[in-house]
Amino acid sequence: MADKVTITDVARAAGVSRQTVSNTLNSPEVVREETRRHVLDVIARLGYRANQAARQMRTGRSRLIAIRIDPGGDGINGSVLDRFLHGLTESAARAGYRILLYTAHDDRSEIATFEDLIASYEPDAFVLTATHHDDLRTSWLLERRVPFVAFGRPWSDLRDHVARHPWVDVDGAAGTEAATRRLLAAGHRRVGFIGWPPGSGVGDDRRAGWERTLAEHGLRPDGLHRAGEDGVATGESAALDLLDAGATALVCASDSLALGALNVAGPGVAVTGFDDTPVAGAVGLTSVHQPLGDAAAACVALLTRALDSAAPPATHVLLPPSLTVRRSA
Amino acid sequence: MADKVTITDVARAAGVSRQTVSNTLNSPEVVREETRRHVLDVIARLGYRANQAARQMRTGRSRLIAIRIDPGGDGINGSVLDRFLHGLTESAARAGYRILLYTAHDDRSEIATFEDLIASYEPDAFVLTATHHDDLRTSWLLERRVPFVAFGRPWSDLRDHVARHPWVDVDGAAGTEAATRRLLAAGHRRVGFIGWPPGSGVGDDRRAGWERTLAEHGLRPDGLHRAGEDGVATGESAALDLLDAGATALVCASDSLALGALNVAGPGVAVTGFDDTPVAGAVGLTSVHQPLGDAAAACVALLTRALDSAAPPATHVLLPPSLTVRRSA
DNA sequence: CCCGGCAATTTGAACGATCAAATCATGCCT
DNA sequence: AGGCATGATTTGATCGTTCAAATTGCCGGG
Repeated sequence: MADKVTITDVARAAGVSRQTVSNTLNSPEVVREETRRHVLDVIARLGYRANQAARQMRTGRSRLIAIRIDPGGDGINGSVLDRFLHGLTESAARAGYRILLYTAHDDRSEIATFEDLIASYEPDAFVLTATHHDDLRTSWLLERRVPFVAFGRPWSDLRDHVARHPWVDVDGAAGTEAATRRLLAAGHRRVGFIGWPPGSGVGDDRRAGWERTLAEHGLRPDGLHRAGEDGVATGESAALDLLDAGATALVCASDSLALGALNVAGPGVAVTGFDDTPVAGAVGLTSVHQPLGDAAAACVALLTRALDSAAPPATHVLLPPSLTVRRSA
Repeated sequence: MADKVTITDVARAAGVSRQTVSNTLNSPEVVREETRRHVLDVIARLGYRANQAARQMRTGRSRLIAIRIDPGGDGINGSVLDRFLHGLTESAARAGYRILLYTAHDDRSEIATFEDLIASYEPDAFVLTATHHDDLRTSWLLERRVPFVAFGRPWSDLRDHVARHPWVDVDGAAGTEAATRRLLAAGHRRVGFIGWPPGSGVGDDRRAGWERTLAEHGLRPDGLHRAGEDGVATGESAALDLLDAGATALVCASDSLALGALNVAGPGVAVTGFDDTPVAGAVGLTSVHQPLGDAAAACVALLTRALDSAAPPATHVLLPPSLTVRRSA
């Protein structure tokens, strides 16, 4: 490792004081134009970079954003977080932040990790994923005034929380609406929906998009809806069931379910999935695509805004998904 | 955020000096048993945790391990890195380290990121993924004596590099060997292989396992091998080709290829994939499973050993994969 | 000619931890 | 009883940066 270049080295080489070098970088407006240029020259020549630990000690800012990484996931949907994480790392880097990972099994252990991280690494903010009903994490963070943004709407206490903390989400209902609309436009009249048991915010939202679109077209959803645990098996059985009930097209809450449906559906049956995972591309499944890169960028934007201004206005961003059309529908 | 507890707070509360508190944590053997217990008590009571930035300034150790995160990936295999990353985060945490992410487009920009990170965050080590022929990164890191471990063997200059830096890898040849063996045991005699164009270390390795297993059984590989870019399309065309050539079973270098093969193969044809991605589980594809959690743990083990001892002995770990058997073979 | 005011720059202190060296306490040996 | 090794604890210095206050240089006005 090359010897590190400190701010004192730069100061000496440029014939100015430490503070002037610091000012050139952090408050350029107070430094005389000529000096500023000279110092920047020397900085470039020596390849100086401010040491983060030292800066952090003085300013209290680590320029670190922490996020939990989940195990590969139940399956097909695993890669969603992966893509989000990549986008987050890129957007954060552009804003001068780095991403720190941690794991946790449940809310409780995640909160323990919060305490640990905050005391030792002092991340400037957290990004929460997989928010759910009665999320202990959000209230814990809010109480302690730790900056954070949730990727996923707060599903409980909507009235209270909607304005309490920043969040970014993809409009699932709009996604299933687009899918349903497309099927109706293709002439289908009995469009079924395969989802998850009621109670999960995300699942209910996706179902709502399908249901309201049917309603808009004067169609009734009765008997065209099945639910079960996420997975190919559920998709298969639910699809068989719905086809029996006369469905000619199926909107699914996930690619896993859609893949199952695809397995048992004849060639005439249209199937759409959700998440546009790699599998969808592989098997030619039309699927709702989430703009994960944009979502990540929005998260970083909200965080930097909150970190820069003293009074962080809780804001939210709801992004529209798009429909990636393939052979299946 | 609760007021932070510093080592001085603990010292005051315990009626000892800063250094004694520091010693209780870092060199317990020099502290009298009674004092040690008392101090630990106070530490627990106040919830003290050493501030990482301050420690880093003095010791030069950040307890950070940096790794690149790739974009979701070309497709189905994307989740491999995801699972590895999760394992890495867990193993690292157990060893007292955290994972820092970064992105890069190519070797050159990754090296630029090395410089940036080393100067600012000072990660203690790097984990390299997707090592390839003539990898610029390894030589750069070796020259500067930056500790790192590669997940993936160094494919170029094997003689030189094999002992030059630590690496962890999964024995791809052993994986295809197991798959091939199983097919032969089931009575197949014409077992084909679908892989990638020669030149990629990983691909050549996987093919070698298939080829040597045929040889062991006195069978010739001639005409039973096809190659192309990774993807479902390649899998389909190559499979059609090989079935024409009389193959009754197919070993594939990836799940993407295998999925393609599965699309065109009749029910009697056995197909095996590689990586055991979620898709494999979803479509019932027998696939070679990489022990990614173990690989991650091995990486952390090698790194901590290198970081703890002054003379880092370059070591390597080659892990055996397992075969996850499903309907397809 | 001196002084106030302002812009530009420098100096000293501090963040919280650990290292290295100094101090204090204790018991043992001669 | 005094010296000395050994163990336990404390003190001072330091890592690299930024904040806050002090200093310097310069100009114009009274």
